Amino acid sequence: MNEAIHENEPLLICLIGPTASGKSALALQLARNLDGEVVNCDSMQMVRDLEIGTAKPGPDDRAVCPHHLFDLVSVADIYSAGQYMIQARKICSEISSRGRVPIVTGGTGLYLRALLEGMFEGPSRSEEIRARLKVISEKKGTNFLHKLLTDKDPKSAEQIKPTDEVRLIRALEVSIATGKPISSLQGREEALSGYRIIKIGLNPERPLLYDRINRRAVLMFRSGLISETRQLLEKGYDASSKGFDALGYRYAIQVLKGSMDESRAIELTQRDSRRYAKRQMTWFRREPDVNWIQATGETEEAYAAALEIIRDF
RNA sequence: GCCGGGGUAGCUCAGUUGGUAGAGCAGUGGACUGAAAAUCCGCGUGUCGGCGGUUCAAUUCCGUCCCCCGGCA
Repeated sequence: MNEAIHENEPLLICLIGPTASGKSALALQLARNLDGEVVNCDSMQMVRDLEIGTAKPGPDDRAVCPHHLFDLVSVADIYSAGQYMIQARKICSEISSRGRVPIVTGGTGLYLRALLEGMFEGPSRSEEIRARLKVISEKKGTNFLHKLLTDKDPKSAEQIKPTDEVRLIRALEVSIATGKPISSLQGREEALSGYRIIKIGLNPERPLLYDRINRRAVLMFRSGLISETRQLLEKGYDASSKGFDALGYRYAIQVLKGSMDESRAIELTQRDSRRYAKRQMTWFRREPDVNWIQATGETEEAYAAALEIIRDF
């Protein structure tokens, strides 16, 4: 690769880390200092009307610099990594062409991969096919789906556990829609190019992170998560809507129905968030070329470390 | 003080008619290609409250002491 050309490429910063590690705070600091604009990479902060439970940046934060890819879909919508790839690439390119720096911030590892590494050429989800597969799964079990897949695509059947319904359905869906095994389509993804990509990861000590998660959950309930949820239900959103998968909302719904008390809801939200943070780290540990900072994002220490990483790049 | 119930994994508890023990939860490691805050898979040695006794063998039986929870005084 030619060094001179490389130097001319625009900067793209990715800020990753588990939930409650302080990504948004650090993103703002960097945006201020670098003429940056925040690009959301969090599947749940893309959902409109989900504010408290998703720890979404508020009006004050958004006044600091432009924020993109927030509030794109409704609670009832189903979004996808493929759509994210297209929208995020477009936004990043627009930001760069304005001479500013995209700061991709968020905890959804799959979306980041979609943006950076691309997706395979394949069909997007088909509700009809999936409905059919769902019926089969309910009638005959996921083991049967796995048998079907072994037939059509032995290679991916080997990689997908017979209990993993989500992935079995996707693989079968692709094979039904295209007549080709999903494994034959994968491996030719088009990675994002034309940027100098800097990945910065926040990884505070686990006990500290868990403490922050626990406190934040209490705060979310105190500051109105339940009434936010009630308003959404009153607007007519079904309790089974996809958006309510955001941590905390399912328990808030139970509190509203009277089938759970608030302290239990807080406890379970804390637990789920801790487990989520752990899963996020499992994913991000495999992410190549991440510059890790062992601190939370709003600290002076993290900010200084991030600036140094960017300067030394 | 007396009468019950109990002390076993970080927590809640099961169990061994005597052969040194296992569930759930918590925790932890991992997988992940258009639902991803989703979905899925691994991982269980701990003076079985202390000390004595009986026994080839005690967490289990006996004695004693300590602690917790009820009830009665």
